[in-house]
Amino acid sequence: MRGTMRFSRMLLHTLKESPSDADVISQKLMMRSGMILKVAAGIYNLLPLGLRVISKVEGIVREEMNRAGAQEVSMPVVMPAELWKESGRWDVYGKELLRFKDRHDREFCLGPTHEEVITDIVRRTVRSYRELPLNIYQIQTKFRDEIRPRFGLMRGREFTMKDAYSFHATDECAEREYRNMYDAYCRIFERCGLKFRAVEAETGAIGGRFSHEFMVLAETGEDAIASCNACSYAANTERAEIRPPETAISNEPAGPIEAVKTPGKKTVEDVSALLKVAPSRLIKTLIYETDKGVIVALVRGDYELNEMKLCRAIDAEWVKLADEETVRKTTNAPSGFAGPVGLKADIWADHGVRGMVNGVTGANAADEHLINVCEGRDFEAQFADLRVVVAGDACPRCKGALEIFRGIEVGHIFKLGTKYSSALSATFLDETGKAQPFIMGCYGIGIGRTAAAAIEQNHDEAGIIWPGPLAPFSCEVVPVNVADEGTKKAAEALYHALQEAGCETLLDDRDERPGVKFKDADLIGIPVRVTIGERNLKQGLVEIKERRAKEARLVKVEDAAAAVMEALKTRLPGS
RNA sequence: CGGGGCGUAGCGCAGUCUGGUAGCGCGCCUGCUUUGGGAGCAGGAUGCCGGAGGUUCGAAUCCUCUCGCCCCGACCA
Repeated sequence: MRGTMRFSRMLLHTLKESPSDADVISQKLMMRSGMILKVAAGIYNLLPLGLRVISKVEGIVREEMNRAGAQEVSMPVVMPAELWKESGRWDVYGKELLRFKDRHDREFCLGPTHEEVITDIVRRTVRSYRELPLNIYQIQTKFRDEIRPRFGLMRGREFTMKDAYSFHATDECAEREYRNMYDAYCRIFERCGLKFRAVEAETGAIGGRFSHEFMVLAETGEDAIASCNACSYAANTERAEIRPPETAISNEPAGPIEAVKTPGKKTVEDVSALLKVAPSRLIKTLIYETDKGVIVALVRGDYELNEMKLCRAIDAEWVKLADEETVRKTTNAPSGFAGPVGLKADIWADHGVRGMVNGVTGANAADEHLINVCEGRDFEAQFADLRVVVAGDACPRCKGALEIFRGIEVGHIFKLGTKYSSALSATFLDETGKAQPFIMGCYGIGIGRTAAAAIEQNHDEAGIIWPGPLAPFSCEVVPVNVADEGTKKAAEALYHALQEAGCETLLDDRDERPGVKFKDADLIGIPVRVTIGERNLKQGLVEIKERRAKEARLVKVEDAAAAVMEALKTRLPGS
């Protein structure tokens, strides 16, 4: 990468207004600052300024991966269907996997991830436990035909990802590498200047048993995370556990169970309003179809069921809300009037339902509900943590309470086990000469998403405020008026001095009015700006302003380069 | 895939209801003036009005079909 650049020569066009299709701040600012240019839905050109930032992120990732002992390779974007059929994912991956045929009518796909290919590499090269462990990574383009791409680089269809895969002879070794990657990821995101949390997460389509997501905290994040206010527990809300409440002994006298007419009132709000009962007194009854048969799930009216928790609780492969027909068959009533009383089915209930007295449920008859329903007396259920976490819920690990934050998932680490090595018959010979499948781990980082997340976390009304290590340039030199010979000379001299000092510098040598240059400088967000104007120059001074700071300061022209380097070193390390 | 919306100059938009010379702001080009927070004046260029059919003397405008894009939902490392 060339260290310095003249604005007048750079392919860099800023916009005063945001393109109408941008809807999060990072996307708006990336488009306005001329970093990216859209080609199609979820597909972008990276223009010079944008590429410089992406290269910075890649550089940090590469350094830390290498330091952690991983080796870089490059795998193809296009891959044959055979590998995916071998792993079984050709049939399960769905439409996100973009498939096509070549001229010989052979099936191919664009790689959305590379477990198959890397496993193929290793099974064809590694023979012995002596060659393990191994951690192989690449920084490469992925394609996932997302249903709805959005938010610019945050959720594109084509995107750059660092994906690493490790191979081990033993579980302990895989565990160590997981830890090693966890630490490397922390270093990477720290170096990027991001505020983040590592949280426990679901494993999704990649498979495997447990995983951590690295979340950059930001209001616009697509994920919600629960984080304990007292201990270090943090988890994606898809997974976050809730400490079961102490069973409250209600001293409310239990009333006689009774049916009431509730014509057409199917939702919690409707029933609650009609009967003048708080939603928390209602028992929501959900009928699920699962690979273990029909399951009835109960959750308090003011809570939401978490399907993944239900899945885990009943040890099912999948669960799916039952259709109208199944509901009728199970409850003898149209949907909206289901209740646990008298139901002949496998009933699971969230802890919040335990000990409920005088609750309200459907009567398993059209247009009817039951009041004064008591858990234990009128129905029985197996209890589990089944609901979606909400702010204030009890931490599963300590006495603290959970807070909910929004976050952007920038990294994800998985323990894969032998899922892919077994499927692809990738084995090594152990000490006893016996063939064993590799134990694998998998570790991803969204490169473009990390850059976008940095903007979400670092901007103001005027534009981007790059963390030093990600900034496309470290310093911008702004001559106020290039028509003035003295100004121009001083700017050129400083530009060359900074170049000599190894500082990546952008010289705004355009014949534009100062206001235009200042607005662009703020928008682009380079950490340090040196303004050179006739007025100050007469006193032998130039102005240094840090993008993040409100105030500028004056230094002697001859000290300017040194002052810039000093600012970068002391206050903006890594720039 | 379901619901909603939008395609008019590089960008942001008006014009469409009620058919009749294609507009505005920003940007771009030329010249002069100006030079510390998106300058002023004067001149100028730029449109398959997303595409294809149709109705009509005449279509950006009405009808049909199509493609693309955006939002909400379902889905998803």
